[in-house]
Amino acid sequence: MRVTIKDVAKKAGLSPATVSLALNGKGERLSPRTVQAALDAARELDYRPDQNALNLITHRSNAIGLILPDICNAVFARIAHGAQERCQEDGYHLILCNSDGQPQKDVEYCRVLADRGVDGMLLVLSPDTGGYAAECSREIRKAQVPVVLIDRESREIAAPAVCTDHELGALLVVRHLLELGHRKIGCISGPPGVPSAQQRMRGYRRALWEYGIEQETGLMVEGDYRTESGYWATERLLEQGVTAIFACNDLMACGVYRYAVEHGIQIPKNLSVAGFDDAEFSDVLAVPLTTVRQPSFTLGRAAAERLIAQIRGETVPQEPEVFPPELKIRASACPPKSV
Amino acid sequence: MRVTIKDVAKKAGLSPATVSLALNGKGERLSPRTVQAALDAARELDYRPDQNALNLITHRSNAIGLILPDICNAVFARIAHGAQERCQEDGYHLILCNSDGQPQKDVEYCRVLADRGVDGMLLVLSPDTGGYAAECSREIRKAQVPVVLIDRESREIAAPAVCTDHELGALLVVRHLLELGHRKIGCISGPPGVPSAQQRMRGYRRALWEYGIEQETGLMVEGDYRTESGYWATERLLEQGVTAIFACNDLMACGVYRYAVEHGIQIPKNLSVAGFDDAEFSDVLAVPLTTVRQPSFTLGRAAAERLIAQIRGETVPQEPEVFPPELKIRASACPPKSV
DNA sequence: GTTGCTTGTTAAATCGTTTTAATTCTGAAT
DNA sequence: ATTCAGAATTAAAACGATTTAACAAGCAAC
Repeated sequence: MRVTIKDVAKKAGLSPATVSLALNGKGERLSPRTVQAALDAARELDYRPDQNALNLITHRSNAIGLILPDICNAVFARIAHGAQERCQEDGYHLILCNSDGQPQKDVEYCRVLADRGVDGMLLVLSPDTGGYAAECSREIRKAQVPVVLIDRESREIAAPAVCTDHELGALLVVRHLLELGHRKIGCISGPPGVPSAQQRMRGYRRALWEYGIEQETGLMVEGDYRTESGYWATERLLEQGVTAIFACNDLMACGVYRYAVEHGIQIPKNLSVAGFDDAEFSDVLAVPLTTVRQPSFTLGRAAAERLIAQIRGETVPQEPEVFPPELKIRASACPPKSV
Repeated sequence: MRVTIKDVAKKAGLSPATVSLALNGKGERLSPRTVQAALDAARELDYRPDQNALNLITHRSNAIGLILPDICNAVFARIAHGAQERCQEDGYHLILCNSDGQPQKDVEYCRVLADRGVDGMLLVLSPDTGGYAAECSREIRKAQVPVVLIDRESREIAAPAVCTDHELGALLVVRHLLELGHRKIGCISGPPGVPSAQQRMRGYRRALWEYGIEQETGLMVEGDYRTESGYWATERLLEQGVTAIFACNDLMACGVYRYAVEHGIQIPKNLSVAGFDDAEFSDVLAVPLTTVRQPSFTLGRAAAERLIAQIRGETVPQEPEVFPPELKIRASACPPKSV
């Protein structure tokens, strides 16, 4: 059987109340002898308070929920890792929920976590929230549970957010290509509906604008964040005579690589390539990929940080906290041949 | 304020006890009118029972703990995903703990989770458990919490396990190379202390033995599961005149790729390569990697399955459940030139 | 008009803590 | 010998549910 505070009390010849006081450091009015007796008995029986009973009184669970679209995706895994580390520092536990990118599951998990009485929620919304964001918001408001949004703002959900500056990331990497001397730089975009993809495109365009280069629509090919789309986009971009390609994620950059290998095009000698994400594999490729590293781990930590502050009752700024990504210069981009 | 069962009772003009009975379908002795009134009131107030109070009575938390070395590693992420999916089906929540590969954290988390009153634990032990496995065992035994070990057995910890058949995986992939006609096959091993690495080596040797090929120690080079070691091992293996290389994980296979690119060796024309793990990047490489896919997702699901059975009080077989990995034939291996 | 049997409802105990207010005890002052 | 003030300890209420055993109320039977 479980050791309860009564067992400790009996062993120490005290009442449960006294033991509780002694064990929680509120024994300033107890005699030192008594405190010691309680401590000894507790240690001897290896007493640990029942968390459920404790939660019932304090109305806290010491648990934080994390909802994300796909734990197997490295970006989200890093966020989870960062959040977990920060939570642990304050004794919170992370309850992990995989929404599989289905927004209705976001809602479901919001409810389930609220029921469970989590002290707060970390929310990485599914790519197309559709009308479901409003429903999430309802659940959250009803449960009055603090929330921090990660990597995406939302008009519907009134909560602080921590975000990656995707535009800046794209800006940095395209600038890098420009500095190397490239002038005809192709871009493979992400799926049109996804906010992060749009921001990255904006960064690409802004970089060109900074250098006074006219934007040709032929140099912007739509992709879908998957390798295959990178492969075919490459064909079209090479027809336009590009000397460098910026793929809006690393997976599509792999498609570029594959096209290059199959067609005897050497990277970076004949074609410079840059990606976005710094996926697990990016610096492990035969030609390590120049890319942009999302500050995912930091994002996770920062989100947890803000959440914990909220739980403590501190007021946190409502404007999103934006983190800069980091340019990772590796071997896949060099000056164009003509330079 | 939170809506309690008292509020519902008051609204329905009933006692809390009656409402409880009605809401939990134990109202066979209640009049239909009463049950309906309770249901209506609960719905109107959107009443949800407090989980903490409920846990206190039932002595269950509906939570399952998952301890793993690194959530950012795809193999573990897939395990987590599988476990999470299975747990969700039975209404359990997964509490995620990252041990960072430090065995003392395994112990710490065992204790913390036990304190928290999880209904069961899923345990992917750190690579070198050292003496800490015994300590984990103590915590587990004291808390009397059901446990399932994942991907590793342990003499110290008496618990059912689910494992990957690493030996079979290596056997399959090396057989594949042999069937293609290779006879001089190099092998880059994992770190000597790690059980999975040893098993993979055993599979390699067994495949050669099946084909009556003598094992040359020069063809077995020690690696450490990292890309760099794959790179240097390749140099030594090529000196031995191998036509194919089996790297004990995909990361080291990437090292082989890099060496090949830098030295103008074409894969698979001049050198066949096979890996192990089916990492996220493996089929995205310019030359998609022939490798072995660990049944990680299945492992996670199966582990959760067994754990839930244990929690239900069913007796589960104590011998480990072993899952076969799957050979993924892709483009990095073909018949040797001489054939 | 008791007794006994259903049927429907609820008071009260329980789970393991914390916390507040009450209680007991000690010794000093009147 | 009372009274009183502080010091040390504890009884009891509370948290929000479930569950068991007890309680009314209605009705039939003797």
